[in-house]
Amino acid sequence: MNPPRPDRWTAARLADFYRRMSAHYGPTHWWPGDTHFEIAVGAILTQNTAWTNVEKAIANLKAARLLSPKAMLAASDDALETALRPSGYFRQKAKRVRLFCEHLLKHYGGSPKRMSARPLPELREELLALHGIGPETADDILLYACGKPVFVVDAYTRRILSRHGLVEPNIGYEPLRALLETHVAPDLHTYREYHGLIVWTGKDFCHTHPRCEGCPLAPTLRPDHPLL
DNA sequence: GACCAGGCACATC
DNA sequence: GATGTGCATGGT
Repeated sequence: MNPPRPDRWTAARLADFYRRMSAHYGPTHWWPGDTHFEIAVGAILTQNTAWTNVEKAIANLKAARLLSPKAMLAASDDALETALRPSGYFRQKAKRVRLFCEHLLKHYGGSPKRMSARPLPELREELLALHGIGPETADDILLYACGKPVFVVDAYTRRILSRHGLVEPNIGYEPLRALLETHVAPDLHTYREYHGLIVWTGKDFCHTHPRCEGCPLAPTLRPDHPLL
């Protein structure tokens, strides 16, 4: 897919969004997690699920001492599913998390750090080839667990940028990622914070039924914008 | 009680 | 290629 031609208006717009959200929230330190493995597991568990529910599941995993690749593979279906229950889709997610563990153990001795030594494009393809890991989950893992500068796109990203007129609401994942990576200079810290800020802004203000009062990005909408 | 949440795979046309 | 559906819990 051809990257879009860079334009200064889009770059300036995206830089302004970042400044505004950053001024409103300060550092998000997103993504939370004690280990790279925990972050990767969280990325799978948060698929179409509120983060508060993921936190409960991760706490369960820790309490049951299941938060390692070997422990997850050794656990019974019932033990793993019971721990994951609060995060929803728990049968699917138990399978997906296990598949990821198998891959990690087989190819990297269970070490996300060793996995991270692979070059970005190959590693991304490798993750996408795993059943249950789509583009957003792969990019969460790459950015936050592996330290690769990929811009994570999620529902909030698409919603915010389309409501602000930068893209069409139905833009695909890869075109949107290409747009962002073309107009925001690749930097690990910036990409991590930018996504964290989008998540926080999205949770607070950017629902399916929009509520823009108090949103740090509201002032960037034109005064006659339908959301205002 | 309805609606929603940071997806993904699969079936069907 | 586009569109629809199942998966499941917990908060508002």
